[in-house]
Amino acid sequence: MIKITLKDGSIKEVESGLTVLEIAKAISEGLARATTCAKLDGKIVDFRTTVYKDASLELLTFDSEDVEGKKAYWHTTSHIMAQAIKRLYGDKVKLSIGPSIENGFYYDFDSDEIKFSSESFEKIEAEMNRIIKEDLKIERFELPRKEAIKFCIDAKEPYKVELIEDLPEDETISFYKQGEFTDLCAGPHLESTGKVKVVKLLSVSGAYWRGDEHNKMLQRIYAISFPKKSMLDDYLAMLEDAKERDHRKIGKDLKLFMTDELVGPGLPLLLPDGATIKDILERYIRDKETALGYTHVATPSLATTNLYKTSGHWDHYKDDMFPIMKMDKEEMVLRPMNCPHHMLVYRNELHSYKDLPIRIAEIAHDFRYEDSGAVLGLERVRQMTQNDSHLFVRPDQIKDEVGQVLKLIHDVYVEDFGFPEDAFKYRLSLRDVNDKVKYIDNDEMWNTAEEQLRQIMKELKLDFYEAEGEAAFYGPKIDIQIKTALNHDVTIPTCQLDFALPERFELTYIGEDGKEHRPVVIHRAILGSTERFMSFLLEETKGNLPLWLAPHQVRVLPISEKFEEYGKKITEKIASLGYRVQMDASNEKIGYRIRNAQLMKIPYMVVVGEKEESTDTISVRNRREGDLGSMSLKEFEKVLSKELENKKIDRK
RNA sequence: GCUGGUGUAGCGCAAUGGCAGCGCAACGCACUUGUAAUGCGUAGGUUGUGGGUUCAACUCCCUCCACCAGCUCCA
Repeated sequence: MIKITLKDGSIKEVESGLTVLEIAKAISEGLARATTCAKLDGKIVDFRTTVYKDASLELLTFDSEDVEGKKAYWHTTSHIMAQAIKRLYGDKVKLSIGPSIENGFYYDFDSDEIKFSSESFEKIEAEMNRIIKEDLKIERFELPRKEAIKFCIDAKEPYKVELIEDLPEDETISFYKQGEFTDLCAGPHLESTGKVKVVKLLSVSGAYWRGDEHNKMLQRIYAISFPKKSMLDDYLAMLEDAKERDHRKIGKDLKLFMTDELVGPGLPLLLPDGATIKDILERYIRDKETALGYTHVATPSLATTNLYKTSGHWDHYKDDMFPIMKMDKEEMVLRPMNCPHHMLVYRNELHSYKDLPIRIAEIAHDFRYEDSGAVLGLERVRQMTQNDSHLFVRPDQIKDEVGQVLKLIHDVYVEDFGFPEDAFKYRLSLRDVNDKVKYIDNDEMWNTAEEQLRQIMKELKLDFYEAEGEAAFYGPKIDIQIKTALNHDVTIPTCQLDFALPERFELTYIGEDGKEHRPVVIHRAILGSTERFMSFLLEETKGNLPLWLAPHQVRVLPISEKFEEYGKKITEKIASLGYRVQMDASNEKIGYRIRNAQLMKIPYMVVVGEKEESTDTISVRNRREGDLGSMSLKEFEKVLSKELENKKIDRK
């Protein structure tokens, strides 16, 4: 007999030599039925693992908390999908990989003959449901390397052969078999196909084999499954909500921005209301920076190619830049970033160690020739506005300055805007040690810089993860990653350490010893690009911008023509207080005009009619709370000014 | 850039080879309105672009463009 410690701390005695599944059944038949996979001594294992000695056991279920449990569930469903496709199309379709992802799973198929589309979904789903109904037992077996390769060759699955060949020599090679279908797989998997209840294929798209654009493009089918129909309905409702949050839809509905073929892709035109928001945001961050000792410069959006040859950007970046404008003697380019310009501003005069840190900032326009398939609304554009800054610091100031940048990011995002802290992830973006082409070849510099950033994050007790191959070519970064409504991971704020550009521009300061020293540069952006920040803001708020940012803050609605004069008087008074206010005296019923104001997400509506005019009051309606009743203009002013102070967003 | 899909009035959509339509918005008229849609009427189109097939093309084929999903990239 051996002792099994369960999650709740209780200990069960079971026979030695039972599988995890048998132990689960011995503990509770009901729990065993709900279980999707298990953690044995903290390690995810397959059900079929035999236990010979005392161990801790955690049975995972399909539950929002149990990520691993979901993974096993979805991974099994991906095998069911592959099996269904094999049944329907046989050897015409080759299998590659089919992992679980954050929401559901995908499977990549290769076929020159069969082209999947949403029209094939019904047929595939029907076959999957048949497999589920058959409740095929899922069995695991292992093969030595050579036999495993032979097995896949016999099965006419070339991608599987390649996968095995790339596995480390000592890796256990396991297969999972359900009915006539067998797939190379590390597991874990459910007990049988019948454990899966509801499946839904979501979309089909292309994906390069092994994520490499030089490889063949395979067909990827995304799908999801659940133990209950209602859970699928909830998930689909969530997808609908995400569509409602899409900043492109909000931007169109609220008339914030437009695009036109004649201007070009990735070049949105901000309409008056969108421009108002952008303007307020930029003023906000600029004032914040000024208060922290930043000085703002205004530098050109153009430069000669020599500037980028000097900075080193040319070799690393020229493919992402708009092509050269060639004149008689000059070669000009639109700038993709502001660093080189700011280096020159620093170099313009001699600096003492006492002057540092020097913080040069700019709300600058940058131009990047993004791939046509990558541009997206305001999220990925070809001309962007960066709230950029370069801090020129002494080596002994790095820690303090990076710390201050991180604090500023926290102040802006959490304290001011009130984004939930879990909306971001801190990413320490490191170089790819083996890639000496993309990253400046100077291991000592990299190791120092990377370690410094790592230490700062640890000291500030920030929860962060490290990502290799995400650094800038000149140095490591701390990126703040956010997930958009459409589930994209994007960087907004960033803080980068750079020992390379000061070298290339031969920047110096005079130290205490009277000699020349090399400053270090910290690149940082807080709102990132204003455009991307706006897209994030719109998706987080569903367009219900807080009062300070709302392009229209108040709309005055006279009940009828008779009260237009009074409405005009009220509008003028509110405008004189500095609020963005308009009157809608159009020839429509009050309900209709309120509806319009609601749809435009205007924070406050002021309704005036006979009652208000005779008592010199106004009737106030809030877009969230509805009718607030009547009050004097003075009282309304208090309501507005109080709300104006609060910059926090409302995510509902 | 790659794979697949989509493109019809300002917006959202219908019409699968045979007269290009609906709702909202716009405009006009009437109503003069009390907290999310008043009624009636009018106008609006080279069906993304260029070509082809056909007696006939929104519809079928090809080119290019844009957009959408994903991949690759990326602030």
